[in-house]
Amino acid sequence: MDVMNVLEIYDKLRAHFGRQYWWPAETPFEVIVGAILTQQTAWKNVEKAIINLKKLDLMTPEVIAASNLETLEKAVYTSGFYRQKALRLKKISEYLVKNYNGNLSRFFSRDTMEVRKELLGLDGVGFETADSILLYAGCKRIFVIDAYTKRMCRCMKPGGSEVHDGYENLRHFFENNLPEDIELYKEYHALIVELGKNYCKTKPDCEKCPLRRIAKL
DNA sequence: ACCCAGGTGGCCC
DNA sequence: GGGCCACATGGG
Repeated sequence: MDVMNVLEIYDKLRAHFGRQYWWPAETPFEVIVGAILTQQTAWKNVEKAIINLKKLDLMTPEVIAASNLETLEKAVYTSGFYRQKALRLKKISEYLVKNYNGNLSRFFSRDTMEVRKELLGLDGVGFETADSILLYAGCKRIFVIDAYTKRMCRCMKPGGSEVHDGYENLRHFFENNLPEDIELYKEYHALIVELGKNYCKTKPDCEKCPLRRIAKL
């Protein structure tokens, strides 16, 4: 099989799955909330939690920072890990209020890597969550790597067989081999997740991985 | 009765 | 730097 590059894989996925319209959120802060809640959790369960939060008017840093922890826990209950997640949302909200007056535009309007470092310092924010927030809430040109992306790369070996491992290596690989197009970054990550949801329940055995079939369409 | 889901942090070596 | 484990609900 010919070596496929990352852009070719994108085109195949885009043609197969169509447009994904990520991230479904009304505000940048809602992206942050969703990014925490969706960790190791199906989005369907997160949606319920987000509806609860909105019903309680708990969708700004100010109100979450000032809210009662038990109320928050009940609201996000369906998203799993609800105690951790409630606490983390509260701590992140307090941080944003304290340092940026709850103003997300102010938070994002600095050097991207500076913002990234700051995000990574927050409890409950690792690489993937930080980068999702940068891309989808801050509109920064950062490629998000998740478990599906790693699996896809093991399978398809984009760019040849120099296998890419480790989060930062993989991120740089994608960023160095794609057009500098933020909308494409958003769509690509969404498509990879869609691919994983629909076709990659199997173990990552490369030879018979369904990913290959999609890619050849 | 399992397995997985749009991960992270703490601990161990 | 990698390999485990807890965190927890909901759907297949």
